[in-house]
Amino acid sequence: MTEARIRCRFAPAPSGSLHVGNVRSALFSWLYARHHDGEFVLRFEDTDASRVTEEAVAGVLEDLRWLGIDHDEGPDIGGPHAPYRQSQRLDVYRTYADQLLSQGDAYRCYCTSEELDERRKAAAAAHEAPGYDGHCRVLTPEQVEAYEAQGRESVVRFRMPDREWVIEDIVKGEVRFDAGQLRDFVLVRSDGSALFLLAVAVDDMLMGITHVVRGDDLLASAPRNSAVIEALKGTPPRYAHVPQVLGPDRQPLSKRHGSTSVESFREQGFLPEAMMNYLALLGWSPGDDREVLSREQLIEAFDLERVSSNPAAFDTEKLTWLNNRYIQSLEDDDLAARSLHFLTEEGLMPDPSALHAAMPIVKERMKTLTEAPALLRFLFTDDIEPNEKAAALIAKAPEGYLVRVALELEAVQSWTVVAITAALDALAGREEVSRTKAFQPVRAVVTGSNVSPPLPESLELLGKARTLERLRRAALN
RNA sequence: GCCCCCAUCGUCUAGCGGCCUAGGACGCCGCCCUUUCAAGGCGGAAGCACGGGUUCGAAUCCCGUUGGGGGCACCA
Repeated sequence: MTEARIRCRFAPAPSGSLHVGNVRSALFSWLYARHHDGEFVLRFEDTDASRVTEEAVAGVLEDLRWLGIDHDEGPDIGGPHAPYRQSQRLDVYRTYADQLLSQGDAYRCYCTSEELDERRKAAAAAHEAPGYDGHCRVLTPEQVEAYEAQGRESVVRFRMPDREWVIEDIVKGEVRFDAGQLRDFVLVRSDGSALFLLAVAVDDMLMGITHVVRGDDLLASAPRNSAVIEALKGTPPRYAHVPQVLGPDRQPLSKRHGSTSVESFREQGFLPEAMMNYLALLGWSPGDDREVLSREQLIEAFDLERVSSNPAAFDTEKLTWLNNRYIQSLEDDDLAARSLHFLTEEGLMPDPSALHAAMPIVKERMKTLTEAPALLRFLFTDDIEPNEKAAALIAKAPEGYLVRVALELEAVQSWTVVAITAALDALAGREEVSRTKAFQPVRAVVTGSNVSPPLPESLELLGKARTLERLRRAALN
């Protein structure tokens, strides 16, 4: 007995950088495919060609690439079921629409949108189930002729079998739709172009998709998708409808919540590893107490059965925590390479080896890569202007203290953390002040801030000459 | 209005009838470490929406209520 290979897909409408809710659906779909050693297909649902731009298409591709969600077939790499853009498959849909029409599973509907609107309102007023009322379901040849003679345009409408539909959803369980609840819907616009409901069904069938993982806002279209595929003599896929991702206000994530696109998280200095790990944990858990899981571990542990059926709120705090964990675990050269972009953005031009050397003292305090400039600025520019708190610390320092620090440090022979610490401590002892009091003014002068990486380590990296230069210049003021 | 989905600490979750005086994580609070900030260690506060059943026994099963959310397009 040969179980067919699992094939999952992600089929976004390319309308900009993906938002985290969409990406999570993609991630679950991808994880499921990878876990089962199946295939993952990327397809663009761009039948609404009006608003689709090439930039949006490129953006989606880039988001997925960045996250490490790779596909086996797709618009950019082709595959046995190409093309993978619905806008390029219009003739395919037309063929199947014709088949449905000739089989009697679809019919031409001549109702105008005004007429539909009116009847919908009437139905609502009468407390009846909404949806198409079946007006054109059984038109006599004479009626059809009359409509055609009037020059009315027509759409192709699917004849939804009037029976109960049951979806065995992997995350929602058994979902029933009573007979009469699902009405006839439009497959082809009056201009001849296919609609989502036709395109999805045809594509999922033709592309051999076995499992559809998507947002639960599409739950009600599952029986419609299945009905079309059945009418076409295909086998409907299994469905897994994952709940929406909510914002902090527990409303479904939307533009209203500001920057929720993958691109914006990337710009905010989040690592793709952290992003993937966090998203996977949103609505799913491995069942044990693990929280930090690598891509491989996620693939190994993932199971759609364990996806929660209740909506989850996006929590940037936890993402940030995870991000720091991943930053801490990066190799120095890797962290340096990833930080570089954010440093140059701030006009800093770090020397590669100096940057590499600085990683150990910043990695455990860097929550996001965007914090790299603030943490490392003092190393890569000599244009240091003390901030307000630093200025206050300098002002509070004992008379002539900075000069004495400079003298003390000038005497240090080997410029190492140990020697620097010893010198600073010796001075503190003579001045009879705590380390805090002794270190803070120096920190303020050298880094321009009251907060910085450990002082001796910072001074070692800065070098003796630059350290003394800063102390002396400050002492003059 | 009609249909569907959902309901465990503030948040993400474990729990699939007895192991639960409900476990973990983020966040929060306290202590320790400590040159600042972090990181790290230790400890703490914090939850089964409500009401009925079923059962010897319910966070777990059933029904209802309430509260959220979604769908009902010639959008996807």
